Amino acid sequence: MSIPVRMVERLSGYRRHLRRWLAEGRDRIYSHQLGSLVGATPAQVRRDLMTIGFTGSPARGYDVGGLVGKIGTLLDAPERNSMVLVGLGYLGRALLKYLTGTHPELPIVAAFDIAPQKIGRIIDGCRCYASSEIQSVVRQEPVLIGIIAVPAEAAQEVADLLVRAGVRGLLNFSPTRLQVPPGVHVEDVDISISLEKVAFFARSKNRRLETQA
Amino acid sequence: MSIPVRMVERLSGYRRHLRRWLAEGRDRIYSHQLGSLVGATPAQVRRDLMTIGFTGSPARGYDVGGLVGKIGTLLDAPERNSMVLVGLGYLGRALLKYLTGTHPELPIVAAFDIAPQKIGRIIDGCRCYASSEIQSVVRQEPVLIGIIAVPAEAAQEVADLLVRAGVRGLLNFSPTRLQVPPGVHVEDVDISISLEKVAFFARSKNRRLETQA
DNA sequence: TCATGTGAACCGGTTCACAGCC
DNA sequence: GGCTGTGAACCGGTTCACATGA
Repeated sequence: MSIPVRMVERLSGYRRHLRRWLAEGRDRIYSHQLGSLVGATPAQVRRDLMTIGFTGSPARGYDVGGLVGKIGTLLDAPERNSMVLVGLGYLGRALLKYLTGTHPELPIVAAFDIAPQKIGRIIDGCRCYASSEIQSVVRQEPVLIGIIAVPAEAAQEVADLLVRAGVRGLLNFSPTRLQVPPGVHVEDVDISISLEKVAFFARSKNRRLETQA
Repeated sequence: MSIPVRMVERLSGYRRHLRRWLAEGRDRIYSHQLGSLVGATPAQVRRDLMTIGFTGSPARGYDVGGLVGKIGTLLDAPERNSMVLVGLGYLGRALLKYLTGTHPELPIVAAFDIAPQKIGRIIDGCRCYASSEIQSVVRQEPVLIGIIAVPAEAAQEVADLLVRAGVRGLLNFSPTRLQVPPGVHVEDVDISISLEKVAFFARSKNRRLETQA
């Protein structure tokens, strides 16, 4: 079964909120409740759960634990996967701290930078190597994903190194369209675009409200 | 005219690449060239340009300078707008450095944090205030956007403060669905979801290639 | 010949609406 | 009554395909 992109996003969102729901001690949820948690319509939620083959009961809703598990079988790797991070500027360090705290199942096993004062040190629990060592370090264990948190000028070069080292996915924080061979997935997190989006919609909503008045 | 969300993203992307194109001294571009720069089909590009009412010539393509200008009239504010940033951890400081360098037309005019050792200092050229001062500082000038780079637990509270202070858009880096009144636009940058997306598609592409072989 | 401009067809995701069931 | 499961209608964005023009 093939899952559309937007649905992967929603499933990921569902799971995060379901875990909180569980943590609050509630083990059942209705589609409209889950919908309002993540900002989706009840119909959308039901459709998604139907698509992944998870069924609930009209009387009691969906079993939260079971659903978290089901989403896990779809989104998580059967085997343990790991990541490497390239670029230990402020962004890189923010990612390192955030991801080691919240995503233990996708550990960052090595970091890379070009600044001599960082190389060889252990930063936030993660060993930092020279970027030139990407090949040799990554090949020692199966690394699924490379995170690119370097300036735009260096991004393509880093991507090439990572791909050559065998990485299968790139999470790219630089504002560059990376050139990669088929079989490697690139996910862009483009802050400039997000920024221009908020600015645009903040203003246009504004205008709409004013003209209503 | 109402512009769909995805198209705002593309327009933003077009403009970035067009500026580089200009910087390389080229002042004309064909739809297939622009398309390959941003990862869109020529038909998509032509459709977008048609939608915004920009026309080219079959012989010479589109005028790059004029197109950059046209996109600007759609995306940019007629008046100068500004932003504030809440949270000066690693992420906040990464944003501060990146955005002051690349987005001079949307300056960050103030930063906020709760750490006493940061309050009152000037960090990366930006004055840092106590979060409790959001109201008073933001009301001094028209601030369009608030950037939320605080831990999840604090995000809603910060959002409330920003909204009460009159901000019209929020760029939210915390993994929380913010509750805001209508008229305020929220743009989420959800790193966890991006991460699960790469992981998922990196693996499934992998599998597809293997089964092809 | 090659690129633009565009009506029309297409497509896939979303929403509707209702039958079935607790 | 209220919720789930789901076929069918809907909708809006994307792509096609071709007329037009340099």
